Amino acid sequence: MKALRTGSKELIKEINRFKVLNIIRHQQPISRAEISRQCELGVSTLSYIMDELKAQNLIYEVGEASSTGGRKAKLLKFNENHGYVVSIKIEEEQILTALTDMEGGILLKTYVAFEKKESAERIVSLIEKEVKMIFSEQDKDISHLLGIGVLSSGLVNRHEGEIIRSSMLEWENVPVTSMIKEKFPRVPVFVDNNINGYTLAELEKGEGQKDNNFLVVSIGAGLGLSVVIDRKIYYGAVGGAGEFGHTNLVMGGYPCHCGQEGCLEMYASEFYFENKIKERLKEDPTYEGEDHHFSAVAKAAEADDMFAQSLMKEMGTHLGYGLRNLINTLNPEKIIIVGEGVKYKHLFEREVLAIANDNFFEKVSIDTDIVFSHLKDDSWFTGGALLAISQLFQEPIYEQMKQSI
Amino acid sequence: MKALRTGSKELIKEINRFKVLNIIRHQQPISRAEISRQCELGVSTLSYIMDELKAQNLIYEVGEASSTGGRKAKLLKFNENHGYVVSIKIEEEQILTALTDMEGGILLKTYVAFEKKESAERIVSLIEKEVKMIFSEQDKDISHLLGIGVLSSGLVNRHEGEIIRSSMLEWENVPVTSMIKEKFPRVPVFVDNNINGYTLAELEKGEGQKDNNFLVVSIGAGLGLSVVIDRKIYYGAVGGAGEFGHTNLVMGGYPCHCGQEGCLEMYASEFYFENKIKERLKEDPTYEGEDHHFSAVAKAAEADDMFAQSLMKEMGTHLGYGLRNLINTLNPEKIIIVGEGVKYKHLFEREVLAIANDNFFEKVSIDTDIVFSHLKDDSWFTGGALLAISQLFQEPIYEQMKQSI
DNA sequence: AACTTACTTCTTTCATTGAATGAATTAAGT
DNA sequence: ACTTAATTCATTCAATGAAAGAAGTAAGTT
Repeated sequence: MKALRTGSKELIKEINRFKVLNIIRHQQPISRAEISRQCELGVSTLSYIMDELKAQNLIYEVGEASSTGGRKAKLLKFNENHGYVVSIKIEEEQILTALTDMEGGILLKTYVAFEKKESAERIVSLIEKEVKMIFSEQDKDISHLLGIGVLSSGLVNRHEGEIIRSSMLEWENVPVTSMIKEKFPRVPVFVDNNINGYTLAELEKGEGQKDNNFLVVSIGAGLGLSVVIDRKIYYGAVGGAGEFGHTNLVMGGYPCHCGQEGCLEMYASEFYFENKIKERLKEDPTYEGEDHHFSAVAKAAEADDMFAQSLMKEMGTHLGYGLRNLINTLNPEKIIIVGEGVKYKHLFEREVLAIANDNFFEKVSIDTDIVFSHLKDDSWFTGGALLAISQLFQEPIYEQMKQSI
Repeated sequence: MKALRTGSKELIKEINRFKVLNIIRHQQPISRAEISRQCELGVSTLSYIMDELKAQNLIYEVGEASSTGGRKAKLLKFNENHGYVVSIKIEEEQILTALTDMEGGILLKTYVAFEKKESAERIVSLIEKEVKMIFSEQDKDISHLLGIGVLSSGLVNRHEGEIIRSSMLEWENVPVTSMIKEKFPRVPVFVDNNINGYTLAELEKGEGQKDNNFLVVSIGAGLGLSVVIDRKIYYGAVGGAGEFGHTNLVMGGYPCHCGQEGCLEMYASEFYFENKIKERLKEDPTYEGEDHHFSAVAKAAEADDMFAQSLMKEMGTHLGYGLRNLINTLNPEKIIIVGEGVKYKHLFEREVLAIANDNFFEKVSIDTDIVFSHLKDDSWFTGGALLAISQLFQEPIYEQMKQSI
């Protein structure tokens, strides 16, 4: 367990620098006086802190606020161009890369394709090339690269920076962080799985801006879960948030690719369509089968295909049970639904809510918000960048690797 | 959300005092030099800190360690008699009270009976009388009472100090903390539900001493869950850890007292015995029925009653599914099973483990320990006391009510 | 309209505080 | 002679708060 750091002058200095910086980052533009009201620091102290932050190019002054009865306040802004962050998403056959500023604003997007099931070494060297190319082509100084955030599917141990297992990539126990760090020795590298990355985007720019305890559930080809506690993402024993998709929904139900039976993922994702279509093909000689992908089933449902409509609705009901169990187990304030399925929410939203809202806490008048994400597809990049950014600006109160900005 | 405190000289002082005190509490007896090695504090600083802690009667010196090649070290101990804590457990028809020292060591136990469904006011006044009586009878100074920990069943908001709902007591939204505080104005009061209290005992004295992330599941009349993350108990939106017993096991299964259907609690606790016995009474005219309590069913099973044996085993299987879902969702390092059912574990242990160990993480070679508690019944008292003690000695890094010791 | 006076708000300056620190010292052993 | 433990003391440095300075508003006076 990470122990608290011992108190010292450096500690209070760092705490206060980061605290002020985070207030500026989240409430810019803002004056010294306003900051002083929010945190218990005298304006005098703030003047010194500002001088330092300005000298480090982390903030700058922009004009003045209109007077509120006295001298006008000078406004401070976070310098989002203080450095760059690279956000990387490893998919099945391509690497998506984005260059962002220090606020997660996307400056540039690229991708490289690769053959399925490439080795980790090869992928890392592709990443290296890609990142170096971006900096040279854009004529930017790579020494201003302050962090790299990597998102991947599968089971990821973010503390160790390892991909424990990704069936998509067929990787096991790959120390991605250290492999990338070898190529960029001075740059802090962070790895996490997709859904946790997306969750960071929800935290900073989406539905989670005002909530401290919530869950993010992704629906699409599979089922993902991210747990946010006190505005921090929860990691279990090995770092994975958990494998909610592989909780049991039906005792002795459809066999799952994970080796268990009756997993929720078999009933509340694309797999359900696949399972049911197979089943019907066996039973119904007149049935010709159809594409089991979300988009195809949704299209059929929209075209009044009764079978597709029932698939969607049943999937929604199952998801509802999954969400209800999450609510009853963890009592979150809110659940945010994200992923490909969100596009087709009109086909199953009612069913999800009917079951999920009928939970234990609702019976004692405690409502749990269930909402669908409003973020755009770009948010994967934002999330990857925030993976690095949020760590870089974290108040360093725990003993650990110190990372200088 | 609780914000981090702003750095100041007082903060570093408090952090270090508590850090040192907690090292002594957990590793006593210990020398200054050894503490210096463990936390990043110079021995000189420690000398000053020790003087202060000694002056406050929080620690004392006891003899010397044997030499390790030089001057012998003076050993320091935590003064567990520095004050008293009262631990209270509210049950259906009685209040159990214990007086403990500052280590949670039980000095005295008492109980008062009351009529079922008493009002909260009446119970609180009973508590007041009881506590004052203990101090006067034992001839102890009540000003040395440093904390009160209260455990109750039901949904408890520990942050607000409220019992949101207890069906056992038929209470709703009772602000227990403030009600007790009125009677003992200077004493910090903490409320939580039973299982979280027990979990504290496991953390400090039981199976959780070396684990940072684990779950505690209680089985008995009902089903309880407590989630420990980074050695802290997790609280959801309203403060309750969650209502794991009311997650769905069987779609459209037995109706539950909570209003839902097919809740795990109906299948993996005494309720299952009750349900099955009722069912058999209807179906089987020769069957005479039996007591559905854990002890009775266990006794019958031990006397080779096949039906009772199957009840136990099936209950175990269901519990296994519940645990498997918890493992897959939260990926804990360990699950500790506590409660009345532990006494009869030989009747269902195999079934629980067979299902629970067949989880997602086990398939990628990540084992989850499943153990049965070894603590004694007394541990409720220890837990209640630790509720207060652990808060009193927490490093005060978050903005909040300051509580002086 | 120009000027004065009183008041507010924001920022900077500077001497003071106090907790940690590290070097030196003392103490007590092998 | 060498180790290890504990204490003492001058030093350091981040925060602090009082005071001064800067720059505005509001209202009355000339």
